[in-house]
Amino acid sequence: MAQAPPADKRRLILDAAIRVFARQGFHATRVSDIADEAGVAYGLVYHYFSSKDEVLNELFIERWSLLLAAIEEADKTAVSPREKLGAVATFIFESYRHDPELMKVIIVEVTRAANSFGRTHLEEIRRAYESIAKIVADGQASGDFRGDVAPMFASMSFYGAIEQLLSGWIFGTIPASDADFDQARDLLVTTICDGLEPR
Amino acid sequence: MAQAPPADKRRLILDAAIRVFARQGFHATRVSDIADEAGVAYGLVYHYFSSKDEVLNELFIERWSLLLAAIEEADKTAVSPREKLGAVATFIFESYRHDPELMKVIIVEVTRAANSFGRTHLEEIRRAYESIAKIVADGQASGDFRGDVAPMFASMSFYGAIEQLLSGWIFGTIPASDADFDQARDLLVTTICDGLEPR
DNA sequence: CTGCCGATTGACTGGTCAATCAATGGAGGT
DNA sequence: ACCTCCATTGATTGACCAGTCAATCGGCAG
Repeated sequence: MAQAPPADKRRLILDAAIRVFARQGFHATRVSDIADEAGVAYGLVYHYFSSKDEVLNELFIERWSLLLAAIEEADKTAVSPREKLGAVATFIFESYRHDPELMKVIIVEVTRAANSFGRTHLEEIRRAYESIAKIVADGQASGDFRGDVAPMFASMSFYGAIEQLLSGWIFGTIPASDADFDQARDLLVTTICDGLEPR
Repeated sequence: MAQAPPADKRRLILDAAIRVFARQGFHATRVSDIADEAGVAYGLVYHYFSSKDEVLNELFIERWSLLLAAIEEADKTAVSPREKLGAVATFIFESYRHDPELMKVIIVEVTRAANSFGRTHLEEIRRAYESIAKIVADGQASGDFRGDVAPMFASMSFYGAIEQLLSGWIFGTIPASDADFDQARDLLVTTICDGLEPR
């Protein structure tokens, strides 16, 4: 018997968790909140996940691996370093535009929660910085970028700037219209790349 | 009887809290940890502060007002926008060099925990962004900076880049020697300002 | 029809802490 | 000596919640 819609409860729980985590924050949500939001019994969460932490874990890994892949892809596909960084920035901004709640959870609860939760994922997070640093280093080797900037510094500044802008949208510090997204991405890439060019 | 050292217990508790928060993170520290670290009875913490939150609150406000003052000062004192931004970056980096534990707490537990806790302080945090944005806007008016970058975007990128570098040091993602601090500050300011200049 | 097994349920337990509060101490004033 | 005031103490309480588990459900194979 093909259960047409197996009503994938696991997925249901993950999606509910995104909403609840985004709304209340990880610490403030009880496992029962997730279960309620998913319309599922309390215990079922523990059937699919070993702990509340693992739910967040899963969400992070799922998403972060996409980012890592996107950076690799940008590095392989695009030609100039400027285009590569542009592609990376675009991917991140688009991720936010496409699913703001998930991105909010990733950023607020993991990336920036380097104490509590992100501790566990420092390694994966660092891998992203390093991939971006590689793009910068290649740009320096080809003469597109000046050589006196440590690639890792440039990478972290670049990523930090992006994350700060996303945070601004997440918390309503700065307005978030479609035009703003595009403008922000263009300006960010232009400014940083211009700053990285040889004088 | 002049109690030569009034052994300001309130201060003692605050300083102890910095150490414990930095070591374990806000959520993981129990009020008794703070009391133990300060060598003081549990209840005394509640004599001076109405809650565990208020301890963190106090630390943040104390420090953030210094940052706001430093930005104002930089805006008044320095001449070129580049020097102004340089002074701001210097102040933040020096704050970290001078008291890494406090800065770790401020950044990790408040600025970046904009959900749970920082919510309360969004307004103060925003004020810092706006002051920096003003520096950028003035730089545009004087023709030092290009006019097509929204000052608030530039400000948040600038601050985000700084914060990310600090986080790198805090979590050991990037090495932290005195030379690194100075190099990072110079490169950051140079890169960002070059990127903000008219082409 | 029957038995098996994984999915699903939700009441319950155990442990953790934030916050309270009644008691104690000791400095200064009268 | 005595009193008042406030700092200080730390045991206790009350709430909260993650994680457990025994019971039930329901599809399917034999």
